This record gives sequence, C-alpha cells and structure tokens, in this order.
Amino acid sequence: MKIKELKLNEIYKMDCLDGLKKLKNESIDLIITSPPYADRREGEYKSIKTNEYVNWFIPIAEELYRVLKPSGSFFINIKSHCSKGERELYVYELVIALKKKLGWRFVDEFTWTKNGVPGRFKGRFKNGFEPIFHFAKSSEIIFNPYAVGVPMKEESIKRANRKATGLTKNGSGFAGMRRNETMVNRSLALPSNHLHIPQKSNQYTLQSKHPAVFPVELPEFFIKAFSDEGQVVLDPFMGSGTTAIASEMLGRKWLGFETEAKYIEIANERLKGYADSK
Amino acid sequence: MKIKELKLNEIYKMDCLDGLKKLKNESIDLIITSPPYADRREGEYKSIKTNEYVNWFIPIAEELYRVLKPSGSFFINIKSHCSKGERELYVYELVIALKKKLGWRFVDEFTWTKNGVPGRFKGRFKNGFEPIFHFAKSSEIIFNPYAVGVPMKEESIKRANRKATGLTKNGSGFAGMRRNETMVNRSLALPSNHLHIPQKSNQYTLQSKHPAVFPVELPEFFIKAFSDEGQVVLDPFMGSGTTAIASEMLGRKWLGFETEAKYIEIANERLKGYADSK
DNA sequence: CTGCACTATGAATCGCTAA
DNA sequence: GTTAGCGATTCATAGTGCA
Repeated sequence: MKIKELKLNEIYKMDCLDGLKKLKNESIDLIITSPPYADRREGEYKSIKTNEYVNWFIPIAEELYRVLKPSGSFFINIKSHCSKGERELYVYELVIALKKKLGWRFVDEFTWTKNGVPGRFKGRFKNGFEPIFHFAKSSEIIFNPYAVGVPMKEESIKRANRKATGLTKNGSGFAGMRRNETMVNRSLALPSNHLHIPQKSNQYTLQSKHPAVFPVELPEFFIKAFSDEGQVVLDPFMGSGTTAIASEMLGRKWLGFETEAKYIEIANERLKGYADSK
Repeated sequence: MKIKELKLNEIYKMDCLDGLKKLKNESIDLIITSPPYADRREGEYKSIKTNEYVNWFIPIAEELYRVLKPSGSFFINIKSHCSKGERELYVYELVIALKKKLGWRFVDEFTWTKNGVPGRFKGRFKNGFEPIFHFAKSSEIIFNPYAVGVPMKEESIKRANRKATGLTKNGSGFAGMRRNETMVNRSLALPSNHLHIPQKSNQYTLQSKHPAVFPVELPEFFIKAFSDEGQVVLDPFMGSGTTAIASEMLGRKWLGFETEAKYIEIANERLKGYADSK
C-alpha cells in the first residue's frame, strides 16, 4: 500500500510515472492531461516514437487508474500527426488498449474545434480539431452538466416555457439528474460533446513559452462538469500549468508533474500572476 | 476480369456486395457513403451486430478498393453508438482494419459538427459531431482545394495583396498545387478538416422519410474537392439518395445500391424533383 | 482615443539538397 | 541507398505602434 507523500497545489519536477507511485490509491478526483504527442517536440521533451507510443503510455495509464477515485474521470487530449500523406493510427490504438487491456470505461469522445494552423498539404486540408477522450472507472461518476450550461436562444426559451406549463408526466426521466435542476435552469441549454474554442495567439503571454498549451477554457469545462468544489485535479504532464490555473480559478485543489524545470518556472509565474490578480 | 454491366445515374435494388461485383476494376472516381451503423434501426435494415461489424464490412471494403481508380477517394461517415454508458470502439477498429488488413491509405479524419439531438444521458452530453474518414489507394489523388475555398476575412485579403507585391522567390514549393491557383484565388481561404453543417429539420421533406440522412452539403463538399466534373461517384448504401442529388447538382455521374424499395422510390422522387426544378 | 498597418505565431508538412 | 536540415507555404488572432 502506497502512502501519499506529496502535498497539494504543487508541481513536482519528476517523471510522471515516478510521481504517480507516490500517490495513494483512489486519492484523485479528476485527471486532465495532454501528454507529449508521438514524434513531436524533439529537443523539448524526449520524443516518443509512434510505434512505441501505446506501450509507453500503458504503465502510466495503469497508475492513473490506481490513483483515481471510482467517481472520478480521466480526460486525455491527443491527436495523431500525419506522415507521408497519411494520418497515424496510434491514438485509436491507445483508446482501444486503455479499454480492452486496462479496463478503463470509455465514456465518450469530445471534439475540440479550433482555428487550424494554415498549410497546404497533398490531398488534405489543414487540421482544425483535436479529440479529447473521456474515461472512467465506474458508471457512477460525478457529473454536473448544468455547471456548463450555455444561454438558450430566445426562441428556445419561449418553447421551453410553453412546454413547462403542461407538466411532463415523469419527474425527470434522466438518470443522475434531479428534476429541480432542470426547472431552475430553464434558460440554460446543455452543451454537446463538441467544444469550439479558438486557439489564442499567445505571443506576449507567459503561456507562449511552452510549445504546446491548450487554452484554459478546455480544463475549465471538464473541471466544472466532472468535479465538485474542493476536489483534487491531477495533471501528470503539467507543462506550463494550464490545468493548475483552471483548478485555482474554480476552487479545486490540484497536483502535477513536469520534467522540464523551465516549464515549472513558467507555470509558477502564471499561478502567482493569477493569485495576485484576485 | 469483371465487366461493367450497370448503367450510370441509377439506383439498383441490390445488396451492395452483389452490385459491386458487377463493376469493372478501377471504374469509379469517388465513393461517398454512410453505411448502416451497428445495432441500429433493426427492422429497417438487417441490423449488424457491433462485434461482427468489422468482419461484415471487410468484403465490401475489398470490393470498393477494387472498383476505385488510383486517383480516387473513399469517404465513409460512421459513428459509434453508446451502450451501457460507454461509446463502442468498432469504428476505430474498422479504420485500423481498412489500413492494416486491406492496404487502404488513411488520408485523414474530418469532424462534422451539427446541432446534436437533445437528450440527457448519464455521465455524458448529447452527441454533436460525427467523424468522416478519408481513404485512398495512392498518394496521387484528385484534389481541388480551391473548389471549396471560403471567402477570406477582409483583413486577410489586404495582407495577402501586400505580400503579393513582393513576389516570393520560388515558384510554388508545394506539391500538387500550381502557383497561379493561389494567385487567382487570393480572396479564398482554404477550409480545414472541420465541417460545420447544422442538420436541418427534415420533418416535412422527403428526406425525412429515410431514418438516417446526411445533409446534401456533406457529399457536395467532398465531390467538389475530390473529383472533377463528369466523373463517376458511387454510393454503395444510397438510402434516400443524397449522394445522387449532390452528384447531379455538380455535374458528376453517379451510381448506387439500396436494398429497400421504399427508399429507392423516395430517392427517385427527390431526383425528379431536382430535375424539374432546373 | 480610434483606426489601420504591421508583426508574431500556433502540436504542420513536404520536397529539395547536402551530408 | 538514407537521413537531417532548411525554406516555403498558409491564415485567424491578438498585441504593438504610429498617424
């Protein structure tokens, strides 16, 4: 039985596999990460070869499974690159392995659309989206859909009110949702598994110094919908700390690993900047 | 050596595997289809079981490979359903099998975002996107990206013109693209692999009578970008004929198979309606 | 202060050339 | 033969600086 040796709200300069071994079983509420992609960022991180990627990730995913609570969720953002005019398949193979070899439940795939980096390629268009895969350990996960409700269109509100006068027969009809949540939030529409978040040009921000940051809106969305206040969010590949910032903003505790000292520095600066601005 | 027994611009009431056998090697320029999804619409079509889906599709994909020209492309729209709170994996397995077992080149994945069918589910949101997978036989495929160019933003046009005054040193640098194509189309920006096409409410249209139609904009996009005028488009699962309509609209010949007489009737009505409206 | 011009850059990829 | 490096290409976005 491992013990929990690590304090919260810190980024540890370790390989994530070493770091994860220091965490207790079922001590984490939510995992959000974007690991290094295969064959990218040579020089920055040690580049993982495409055909070794799944085997490289499996021991990490095993540890993630161990430390996550049964009510927790694991979100992973990763996209295959193209090589010789074909998109690689390792991301699909990874998803299949996580379920079939390690027993993760594959809840859903999100598509995050953004403004693609321009480029003309032989036989295809620039890339304008990335998938985010949602895994869990059980069917009873924390889920607060109305925390990410979007304002309804005018017309839809009217229609909803019309409908609401003739009360529906069954209370809720929806698993895991209390009826009054629906009523209270009449003006909020539920989002879908499509997230449109244009990538910002981070030219003069601290964020820009890390080569592969996702926008803060991404972890924000998943933290709101799939965790409660005060819970613990883990990012095993912390990079410049976007997951930590989002956690701070939303009143969650957090924890992360990162091997590059310079990114830890950037992340701590960003966190300090956020704390000062409050 | 098979001979081509079938006339163009017709929907044949056959199982697509039987129909495909009547087509000559390399006689088709473009394939666009949305096959029946696994475990759906029982009663309408014979439902294909999730765990048998890949093996069911492989012989069809082999025939598609045989009839497609080396310069052709194959687009397949298919999305896994959810079962017991998990999204099934057979679509990823299919993509992997098409490449690794049958030798198809996997060019790219498109994401088609739409307005999701409302519904509240346990632990996940409504579905707001479907993938479309692009396969080919060679790296030398027909590709007309500017046929689907979207108007550039005002500001980008100005910038482009400024740049164009100081001509770049090398002619093109980009394979498969003639320089003047770029210049002539200065006011068009290339799209990405993200297509946003809200699904129309087809409640009162002929289209609605088929349970699983994709919007005509979808085949339109692929026909424009990946085929030339006068070429032959095949849809092995024609349904209510959306691929045929799009082909007619764009001056392509077409051909399709469909086992249900009532959908062939609907498709022919739609085609007649289109012809009359011209 | 506003408007416009200009610049930097974002998980990119390909073909060519030199080694 | 193979590989590594370099230049060229593409545009949405945000920030800077000047008129």
